[in-house]
Amino acid sequence: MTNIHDIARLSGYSVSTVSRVLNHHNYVSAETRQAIEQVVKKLDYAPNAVARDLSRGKTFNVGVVLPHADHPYFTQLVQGIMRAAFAANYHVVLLPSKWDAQLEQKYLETLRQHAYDALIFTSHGLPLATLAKYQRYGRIVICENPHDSGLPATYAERVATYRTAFAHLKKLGHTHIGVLNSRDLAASATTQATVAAYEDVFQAPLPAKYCYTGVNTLTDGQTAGGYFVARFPEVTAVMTNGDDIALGFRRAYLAAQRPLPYLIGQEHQPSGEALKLPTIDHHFDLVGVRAFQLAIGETATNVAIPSEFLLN
Amino acid sequence: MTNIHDIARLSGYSVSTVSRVLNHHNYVSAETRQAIEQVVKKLDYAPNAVARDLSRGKTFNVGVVLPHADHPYFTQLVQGIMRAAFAANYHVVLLPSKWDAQLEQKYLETLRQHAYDALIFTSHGLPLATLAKYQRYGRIVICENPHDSGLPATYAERVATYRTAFAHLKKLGHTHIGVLNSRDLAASATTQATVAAYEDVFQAPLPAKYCYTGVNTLTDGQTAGGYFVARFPEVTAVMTNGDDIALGFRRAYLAAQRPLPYLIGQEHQPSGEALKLPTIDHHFDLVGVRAFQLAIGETATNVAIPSEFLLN
DNA sequence: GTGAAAGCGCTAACAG
DNA sequence: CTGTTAGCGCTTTCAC
Repeated sequence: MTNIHDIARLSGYSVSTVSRVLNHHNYVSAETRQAIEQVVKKLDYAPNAVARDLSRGKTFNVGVVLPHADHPYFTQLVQGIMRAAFAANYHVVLLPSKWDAQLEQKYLETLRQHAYDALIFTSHGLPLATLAKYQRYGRIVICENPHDSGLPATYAERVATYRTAFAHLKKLGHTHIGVLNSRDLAASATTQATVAAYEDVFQAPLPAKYCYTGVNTLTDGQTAGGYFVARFPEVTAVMTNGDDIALGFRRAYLAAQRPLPYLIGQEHQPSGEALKLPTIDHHFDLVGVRAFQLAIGETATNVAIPSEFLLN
Repeated sequence: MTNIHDIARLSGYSVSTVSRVLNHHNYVSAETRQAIEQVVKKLDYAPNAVARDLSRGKTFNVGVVLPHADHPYFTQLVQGIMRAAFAANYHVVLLPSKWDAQLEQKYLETLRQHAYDALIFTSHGLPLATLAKYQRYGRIVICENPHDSGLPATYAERVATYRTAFAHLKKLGHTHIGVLNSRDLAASATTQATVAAYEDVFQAPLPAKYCYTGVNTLTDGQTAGGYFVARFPEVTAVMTNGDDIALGFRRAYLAAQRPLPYLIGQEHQPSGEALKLPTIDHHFDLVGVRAFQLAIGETATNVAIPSEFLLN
């Protein structure tokens, strides 16, 4: 492995001068530069990125913690993060978590070890308070309402849009409504937002049995559909947590040859359009862009991105 | 910033002993270990990951070059890569390229600078010969047939399945068939595979006007649909390069109130199921897994993953 | 303009 | 079982 000292020795100049021409720093005489560049080329030399990072005390890496990569929430978010990171010459490292607290803790530790300049949690299993503690080791951004955690955050402004959606259902005369979510009420801010919006609109608690969680994929949606079709014929509308998921949900009703409930999707996916489902577009790519900006920026301002309810 | 020397000094032991404790290496007496761990805890010390990488001459990072993140080919591939990388304790760094040769060159240079242990090209703008040259700086894996480039590769075995699909169209009596692809015939191995399969089955060249390229998104599909609906009423079937894209294509015909051609999708997406479209599942996640294994493995064996034609 | 030297923080061969 | 020491390869301050 050839290094900067070799270049220095062979060119007859010092390492610092070599470093300067490598980094286009300060003034270096034209001939010195040429001589050095010649040796660089001859030895096929390339500076070592890790050594550089070490010396500079900065990696230009941001870690993105994500539960799984196959949900549109995450792909859209990652997309936005990548776009912004690219523009700022940062690199994006994907950190799969499955909401596993131990894993998340491990990622926090790697931040502490300066493997990344910042960490973005697209979602999290660990309590916010725990994340907050690690802020002293590097910037940590979350993608949900930070409440009083003090963490920098961007997130889709969900409640208002959920209200619009539920109001739509109410206007259509639906009174028994199912709700599908990814995680338990206790664990998930999104689930909480959905339920809160429901209760705002209907001025009544959402029956627990209508609040079905653990749904992440199309297949999960189908399972959920099986649950509802077998148990709750009175449910005439369902707020699903994804167009693809709504598609799965629908499958179960088709299989059972029962009339379809009125379905609302989310994420504005092609499958939703195909079925002409009303949906919610949360503009997660934008959330991603802002999340990244918070990750490297100085400002700690929180940003809520408005989402929209769409009748396909 | 507290470092390993501080720990050594304060604990009264040497850096190497501290290092051993930190890495659970060799034998260290229980009391020594305890004493050191105490100091570590007291100073809230964490070893620096970059320094460690430098010292070890290895980063455990693999870079994944991808044209864009919003196509199922790439999301599925990345998914597989992540799964395998996670299992092997590697990190995945996403490198957006848009098939830009200069950018790709830059990524090759970063490999040369030892920023990554390996690079996976999910697709590429640069000629394979150029990629091949950089192999001396680290492992480079491609996700298409390597032909005589000598590059390690995994890829979906497309031609056979495309043949099956075209044979299906032939059996249905279609004679004028459109084909949608992402990139030019000259640039893309996938496009070449599609055309080759067509010609195998129909024993005739695919008319150039029926070979439409530049299609990556649903919206592109719609544009393509507009092109075909306005120009080629004789086309009764179209081989699209994605279920979502087929959906976009379909839009144009619906808007024009013209009878829909028979559409074949790809990637086995929910939208395809919603429309009951025949589709091709290339099992890209598996391709991703194997690509990663090639990236860190010793074997240079190429692996073709069979794909399947599905009648939804 | 250029160079010497002190870091950056850790690992591992070697010696005891 | 523990310590010494020589790297890993680059950046940057401070002199001249």
